[in-house]
Amino acid sequence: MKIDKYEILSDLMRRRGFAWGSFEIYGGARGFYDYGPLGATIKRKIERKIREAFQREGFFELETPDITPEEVFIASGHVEKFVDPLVECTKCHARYRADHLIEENLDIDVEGLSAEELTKIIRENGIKCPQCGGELSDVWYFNLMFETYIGPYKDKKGYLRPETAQGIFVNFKRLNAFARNKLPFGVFQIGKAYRNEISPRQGMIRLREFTQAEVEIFFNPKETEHPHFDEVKDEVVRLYPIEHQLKNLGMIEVTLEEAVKKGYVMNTFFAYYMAMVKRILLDIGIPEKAIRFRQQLPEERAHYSSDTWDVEIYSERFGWIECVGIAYRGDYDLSRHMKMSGADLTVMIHYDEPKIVKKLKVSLNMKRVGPKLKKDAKRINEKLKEMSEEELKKLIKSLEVTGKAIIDGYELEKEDFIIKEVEEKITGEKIVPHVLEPSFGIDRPFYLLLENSLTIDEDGRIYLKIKKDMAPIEVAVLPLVAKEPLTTIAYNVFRTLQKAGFIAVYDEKDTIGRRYARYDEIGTPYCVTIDNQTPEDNTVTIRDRDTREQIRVKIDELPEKLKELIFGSS
RNA sequence: GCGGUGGUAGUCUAGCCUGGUCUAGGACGCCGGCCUUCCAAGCCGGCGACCCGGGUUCAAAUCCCGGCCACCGCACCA
Repeated sequence: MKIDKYEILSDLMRRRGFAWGSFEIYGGARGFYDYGPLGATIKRKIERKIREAFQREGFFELETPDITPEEVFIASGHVEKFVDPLVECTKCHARYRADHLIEENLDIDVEGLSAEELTKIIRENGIKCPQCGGELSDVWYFNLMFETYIGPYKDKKGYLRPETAQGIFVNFKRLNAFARNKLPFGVFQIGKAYRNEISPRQGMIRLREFTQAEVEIFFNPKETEHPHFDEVKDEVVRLYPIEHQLKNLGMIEVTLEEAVKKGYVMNTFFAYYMAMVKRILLDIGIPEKAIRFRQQLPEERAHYSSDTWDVEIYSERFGWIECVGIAYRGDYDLSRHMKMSGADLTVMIHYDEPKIVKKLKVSLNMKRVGPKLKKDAKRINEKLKEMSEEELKKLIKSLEVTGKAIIDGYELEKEDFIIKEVEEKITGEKIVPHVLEPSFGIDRPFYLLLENSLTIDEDGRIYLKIKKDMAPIEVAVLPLVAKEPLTTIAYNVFRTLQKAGFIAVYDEKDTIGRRYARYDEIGTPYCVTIDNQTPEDNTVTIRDRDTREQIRVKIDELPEKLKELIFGSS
């Protein structure tokens, strides 16, 4: 019989203080999870690894509110697109996605249609409930965002953010100034996001409130070679491209260099961050064999993305689970916010050498036309300024041929204009940066780290073989028996380790074997045991969680030795 | 959301069908003590539960209804 790891793990998580369903004493609430003392520690360690990795890339951290005024999500497209059109059978009350139902029945694409239009199509084509043949209700849109109101008068609508990303986009102007107008630069935010999932399931895999670490990398779309790609080009990754999914060709293993050359991945800029994400997951302690990159099919991509690779982690229980999405968002978000807010979210790109271009400059000879046009003169002059090269040429031609031109109802003569050809020095252009977004879920990797770490020996020992530096208790200090002088010495050793920065515990209760088991179960990598020899020569033993082997070291050298064992490069 | 199954201390569970000696039993755990010199030993004492609400009944952990939560299947998963 196969042991159900999920059962053992969720029991362990509850019992030993890792994580459990929220609001237990009131019956619970679906889609919400609490992190206990050990779980919260691990979660913070995961966040820390991600934070430090991006800080090492020179990226900036940002923190913005969870509650967001609705304009932001109108601009981002979430109000319109982050929705599912639903219908309900009036007879058996089964619910369906209206768009899917229509697509199945009529084989037409109804993407982007309004609820009224979808309802009309259902009525006109007599689509009925596929279960019982009953009449269907009108279509309504269900938005997955939690709504709220800002202030006391319910006049200002807001939403709990469904992604942390928008907090970064709306701050682009300041961030760009902080980056001193130099692309590329990256900004990340670690925080909560909220989605009112229709049906959360599978433990912590689909939550209504969850933690994300989202990174927005702003770059010039003309510069898609990553300067440090060489550092990662030989990294082998497991890819599952769109074509391989459609034709059932299975996964491939290639170096990132090949992946770009063969066109699986769009460019080295994208590939570089794939490598980075993979390294972070490895650093967290996800086994390499449990990591793959799957390219999202066009129909599963979010509204803002034109290409997305999911980084999936394997779960014995749930199969491959999306844990990180690396999305190419193009200039979608910045352009939308520019339009909606009127802010200038462009970046000046300086050319290597200024370009000299000849340009026609046409303006009114104010001395002549001023008295004639009076206050309209200024307006017409502005109009000339906005004319394109082509329109100006047309105007000049008209003046040369007929001697006159009509602008805004005024007939003007050649002498009314000053026509000059000037040389203009153009030092650069304004562009809307493109965005590459690695977006980490934190809760899913947390669960998958535990699941992948849970180990059951042949002799039935159940322990958490979590990567040593990720353990929530890093070292347990144990007197072999609860007797003096061992207890006092042990307590002092424990206190020393705490002061040296370790997450340590002191424990004298129960037999030594039992205590070892207790700390193995929660993944404590080392137990330091104070035994009879300790009072004689000031040495203690360090027991390894995985091998159960012990080494003996001097107390003075203990902190250094443990640091090396737990955090040392291995 | 729909359908199925279930919900008893921190955990696993007995009891439920056939309502009443259930003051709800056990094991593990946890706390205190004794003992114990290296991998879940032993002894003594203690802690701790019928998911929530309503109904039926003289009497409900037990029967009925509703809710909540969990698991499975369907649907859903920007």
